[in-house]
Parts: sequence; C-alpha cells; structure tokens
Amino acid sequence: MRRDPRKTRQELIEAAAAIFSRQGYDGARTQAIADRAGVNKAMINYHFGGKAGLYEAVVGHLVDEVRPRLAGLREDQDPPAAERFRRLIEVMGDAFRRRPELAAIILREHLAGGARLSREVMGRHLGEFFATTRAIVVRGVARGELRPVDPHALHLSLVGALVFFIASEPFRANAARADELPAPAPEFADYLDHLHHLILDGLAPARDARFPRRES
Amino acid sequence: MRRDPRKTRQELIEAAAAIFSRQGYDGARTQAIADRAGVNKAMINYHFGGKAGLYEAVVGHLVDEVRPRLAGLREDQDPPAAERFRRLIEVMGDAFRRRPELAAIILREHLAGGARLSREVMGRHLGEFFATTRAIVVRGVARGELRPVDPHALHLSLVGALVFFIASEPFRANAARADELPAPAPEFADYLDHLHHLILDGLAPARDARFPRRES
DNA sequence: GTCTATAGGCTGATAGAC
DNA sequence: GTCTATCAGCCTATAGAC
Repeated sequence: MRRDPRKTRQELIEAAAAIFSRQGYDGARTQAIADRAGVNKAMINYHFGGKAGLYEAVVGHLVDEVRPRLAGLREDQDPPAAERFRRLIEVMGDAFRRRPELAAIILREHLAGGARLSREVMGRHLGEFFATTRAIVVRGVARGELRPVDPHALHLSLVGALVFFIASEPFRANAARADELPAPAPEFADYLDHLHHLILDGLAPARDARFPRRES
Repeated sequence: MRRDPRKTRQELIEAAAAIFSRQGYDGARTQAIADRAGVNKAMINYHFGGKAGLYEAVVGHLVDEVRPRLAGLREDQDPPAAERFRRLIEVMGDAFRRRPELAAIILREHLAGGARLSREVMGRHLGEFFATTRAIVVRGVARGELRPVDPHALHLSLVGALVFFIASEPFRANAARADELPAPAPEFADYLDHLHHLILDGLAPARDARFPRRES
C-alpha cells in the first residue's frame, strides 16, 4: 500500500517522542516505535537512517515547537521583570504540559551529556533558551526591579524546578497509588503560580507587594 | 584466586553506581560494570541474582547514606526556618557533591516511574525525604516565619533545582567545551547559596533582612 | 567464591521483491 | 516508498570446572 511519506515520517516522530521519553534511548525498541506509528520498522532506516537519526529528528522537532515563543519573550523588553517572568513560566509550562515528552527528553539528554545531539541542536537552541532567562534578569537588575543575581544560577534552578515537576509525574503517580506519599501533589497550574511567587518573593511572609495576590 | 566476598560485593556496587548513573539501567553493560570493579561478570549473578538485583542494591546503598542526616534535620525543630533550610540545602548539597551518582539515579528513577524500585526503597526512603521538607515548612508557617506555602510544591522545586544542577553537569561541560554557552556555570557552593537566598527572599531587591549578607 | 565457556534471546540493520 | 525475510552482533544468564 502506498502512503504519504510525510505522514509516515510525522507518525514515526510522534511515536518515537512518546517512547524515547518514557524508555530512554537505550530502552526504546525500534519495533515498539514502528508498531505505535503503525508503519513498518524498515521505514525508520529508510527515512531517518537508523535509530540515532530518528532520535535527533525527534529532539529537533520538539525543540522547534518552543523556540519562536521564547524568542518573542526575549525581545519584548518593556514589561517589568515580574511580568516577564510570569510569561516565561507560562510559556515553558504550557510547552511542557502539551508535550511532557519534551521535559523528559531534555532531562535524559542532560544526563547523557548531550552526547547524542548535533552541535546545532545543542548549542543554538539551548543557548537561546538560556539567553531568554538572562535577558530578563539583566534588564530587571539594571532597572532595580531585581536584586543582583547570577542569571545562570537562576536559569538552572528555574528550569530544574519546572522540568522535575513534569518528569517526576510518573513516579508520583506510582507513589500515590502505593499510598506512600502523605500529601497529594499540587496541580500543575498551581505549581506554576508557586514558582512565580517563589522567584519573586521567596518564602518571605506577607509583606510581599510583587506577586499578584488572589485572596484578601 | 580467593578474594574477600564482601569486597567483591562492595566493589561491584561502587562500579555499578558509576555506570548506572551515567548510562542508565538499559544503557549499562554488566561486562563494563564487572571490568570496572575488577571482578568477573558472573559474580553479578552470584552475589545479586542478576542485573536487576544489582541495581536495587545500588539504589538502596546510595539512599541509605543520606537517610540518617535527613532524620536529624527533621527532628531538630528549634532553629528558625531560615536556618533549617540552610542545613537542609547543605546536607543535600553535600550528599550530591560527594555522590553525583545519587542525583542522576534519583532523576532516572523518577523518569522511569520508580518501576525498578522495591516498595521499601520507594516509599519509605523518599517519603522520609519529603517529610523533612514538610516538617520545616509546617513549623515555619506556624511560627509566622514563612508565608503559607504548599510543602509539596516547595519540596519539588527545591529538589528539582538541586538535582538538576548536578545532573546537568556533564551537559554543561560539553556545552562549555563547544563554546556554546555565553556564561560559565556557577560553582556548586555558590549555587547552594543562591538556592538558599532564592527560597528565603526570591529576587526581591535589597530590602531582605533574612538571608545572611556577606557584602556591605 | 571465582572463573571460563557457551547458550539463548533479542535488537538494529539490510537485501531484495513489489 | 513500503514490506518481508533474514542476518550478524551483542548482551544477560547459566552450567560446570576449579
């Protein structure tokens, strides 16, 4: 049967994203990916040159979905830092909610040292990612809206906190099922609020005027 | 040649910790573990019943190294929340600096949903971990030292930020080598300070009186 | 307890028909 | 472009000598 080759590629990438993110590169079986995509295993080699090529295509595809929105955030320098952070968290949160695979794959690739990524994906895309946080911090400090802070440190803590929430969801679900956790995990939207508030004011009691209040 | 069986077990666990943390469970080769430990591959099956058993032994061993220090933190309720957080970050940071494998394995296991862990390791140990953060938060809020905050959310953001820093070290080293990152990563000790300050005061400008100042 | 040799299963990749 | 059939390699686990 003759299908649309673009559809084949697309379906392979979607299936691969799901499986690579859950099983990891080494744990993923090309047979499972092909089955999930509903295409023949040989198509992986025909269209992507093999498992490694498919993996790279997946990462590039996922990263490209977020890039334009991050670029917009980086360039719109007018809003105050608090508002820009809110948008940054919203954009990243939205990307991760719609594509939990992205969070898992970012983490797995960090753990692997980026060894499987082409220089292009690794440097350019993730460099831009960091540049967005840095742009907000530098501007905010210059305006006196933020205390002086290492942008790199803030970026790592923000991304780490965000990615970990998504990536640990299967674990928490498992632990909750086993009644091992004494408290339920927060909803994702609440967690994003929490992060925003934490970044702006930390845990300082009520004197905060920066985080938009909801109660009182 | 007749060796000390306890030494064989110990060396296998050490070697396995290094290799599992870098390559992941599926990526790890039992041959590589045996080579690194300087023992025969068949010893893995003799002493641990196979690859899976060795993995569980590794996780249990790593987690047990931190447990007593966390328990101490949980029970010493006298110091103010700011100080208890400082100690918590110090203890976790110290554990991760001495054993980067722990951070990587925690992350990988979260990604895998904890499927490879016995209920004991999963629930008891990590439940205690969360309980420590929660104890500090609950007490701090009750004393008015902290604003009301979801302990679970704080725990996730704190652990995520910390674990991600360690786990992404290979990636950053790689990116730095390729001149892809515009700024050097912070030192670990500085990052711990950053986290402590972030948790206490966020990015609020100078009005902070909670984080111990160093300059001025 | 330790080692060697080997079995047995599975995986990614390819050759070739259509 | 897609599929079937098949291969060669690798990896874990085991049987058995020492």
